[in-house]
Amino acid sequence: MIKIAIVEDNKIFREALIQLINAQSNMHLVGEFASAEYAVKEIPHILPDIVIADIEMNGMNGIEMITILKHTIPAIEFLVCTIHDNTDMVFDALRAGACGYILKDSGSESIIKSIIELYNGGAPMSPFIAKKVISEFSRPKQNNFHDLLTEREIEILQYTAKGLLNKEIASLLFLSNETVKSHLRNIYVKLQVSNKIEALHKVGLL
Amino acid sequence: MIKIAIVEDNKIFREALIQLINAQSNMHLVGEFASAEYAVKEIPHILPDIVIADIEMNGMNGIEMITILKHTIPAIEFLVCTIHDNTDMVFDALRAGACGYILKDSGSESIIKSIIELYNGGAPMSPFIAKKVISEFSRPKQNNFHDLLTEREIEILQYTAKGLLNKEIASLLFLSNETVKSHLRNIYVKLQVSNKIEALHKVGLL
DNA sequence: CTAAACCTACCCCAAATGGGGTATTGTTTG
DNA sequence: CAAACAATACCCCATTTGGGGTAGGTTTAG
Repeated sequence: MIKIAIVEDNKIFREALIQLINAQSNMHLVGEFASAEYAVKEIPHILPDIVIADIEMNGMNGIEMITILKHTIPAIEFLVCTIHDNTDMVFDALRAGACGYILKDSGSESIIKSIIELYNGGAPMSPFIAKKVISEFSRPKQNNFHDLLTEREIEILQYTAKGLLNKEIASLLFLSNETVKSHLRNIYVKLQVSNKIEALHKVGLL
Repeated sequence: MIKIAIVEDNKIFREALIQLINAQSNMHLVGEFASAEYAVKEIPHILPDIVIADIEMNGMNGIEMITILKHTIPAIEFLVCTIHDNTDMVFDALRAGACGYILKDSGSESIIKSIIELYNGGAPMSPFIAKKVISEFSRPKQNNFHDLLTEREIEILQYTAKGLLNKEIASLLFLSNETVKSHLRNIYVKLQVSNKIEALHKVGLL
């Protein structure tokens, strides 16, 4: 039995969600709130497994609410359900601690599936949202430093980024630490910097 | 009609995938490769819509292959299909340009669904992978270091993260560079590290 | 009021890093 | 083939950093 709470200021959508949840044999609605303020006060007492949350609400918005509640009771999982697919909003919600993010135009079936996936430790997202999230990883890829630095130099920079000392890198790669130093000096010249941290900045490893 | 290529060195799994694809009325298998090297050579000529790729292969691995092919033909979408759920591997694949990442223990139905989702601009992921990806966003927020480090220490770490030398930080903050050093030493003790880069790692500034 | 924490700043010394060379060995390429 | 580049490795020396102490002044909490 999955204990669910709903925070949604739009009455029509809230009622629809309530009906949907009540129709499920393996779910139990333990709370429904029309404002984030009210939810923040009450949810710590009713301890739902999952909170379905809108973001755009009068007064406190859903992001702030999730931030507060996630901090108070980390075990609660949040499924954001909103009409907004704005990039900033998506990432703000995820940073706040939401693990699922679906759009309101998803069908009932898809909402139920998302709840179950979230309950089972997954991270349900509408395809469009998922794509946004994934793209965030490949985005800062187009660093041109692959043309500028040699393979070996990149390799050494990567170990440097992990916090290894020159001599540690040297023994990892079976080199003299003087060699590692030489590579680093060449890197500095190419990137026009003068220490490790600056170099890591330039290549986006920092 | 979705044009699909398969890169998979395990013969049994490759054959199974081929059968699965061939059974779909809306998909067309345009290539199957047992090594990444071969795939890198041929795929630019056959131009599939989607490449289903293994990662762990003899010789060139899937990450390198995706990096090369994505660079050559950005329009091709990659669906990584592997037994590995290792965190580094997941993020390496996403950075390389993969948009889907599913585990081999997903059912046939789920693989077909993933292909279609990918073709429609989504980013299909196994629930466990999706959770990893999402967690990456909420991770580097309020770590505990605000409780551990003082305001001044955080301030100095932030300047350190920008690549400034101790003495540069010192003159910025109108301090002796010995004072900056003292703060850094205290930081190192608290974070249990022994140099700047490691410290930046611990607090998520790297 | 006292203790604790924080910020400041100095001492000494060792280790690590940065900056300047040079040199040998391959490999690639015009 | 010669030139250019890459990777390796050594030299010297200055600067920076890390690790150990100590210590005075201020603010905060018990």
